[in-house]
Amino acid sequence: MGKYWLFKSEPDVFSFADLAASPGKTAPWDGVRNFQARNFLRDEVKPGDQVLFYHSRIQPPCIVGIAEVVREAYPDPTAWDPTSPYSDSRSTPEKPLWYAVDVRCTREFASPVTLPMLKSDPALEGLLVIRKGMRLSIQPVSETHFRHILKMGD
DNA sequence: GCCAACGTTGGC
DNA sequence: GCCAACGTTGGC
Repeated sequence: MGKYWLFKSEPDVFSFADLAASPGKTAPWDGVRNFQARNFLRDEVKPGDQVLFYHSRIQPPCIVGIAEVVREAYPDPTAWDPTSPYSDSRSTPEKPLWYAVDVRCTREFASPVTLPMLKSDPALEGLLVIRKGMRLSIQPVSETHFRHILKMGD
């Protein structure tokens, strides 16, 4: 049974359009440098899982489309790339600390589902992203919430 | 650009 | 192993 997630990205860094323009509409989800998010990526995010693509640090923050996980977790090579902004010398190919997955863009929403929309919808009570101070960049989403947000976007 | 909230680091 | 200081996230 596939799971559902919300992945956050600052569109200035990597946007949904960037994913759509990638070869095969597929790109690595790398640069995750938070342990809780890492644990989700490494242990629970699996191929076939559905992902809400969330744009943060824009006005308004919003979910812009859907992606699908197409490759399970593998050691994040940006960690040992000294030219990468995500470089972290504690992680090595022999003892990886950070992980990435690959995701493929599947569908852009007809209209983005904004954070105010998410917050004002009683059906989305408990959705993590609307919680004050919630900074986690990889968040589990219930199937009910996922289906509801899908309807809002189409 | 500000700053509250949070996660991580490192001195003790 | 506590916790103050620091760095980062992300809504506003």
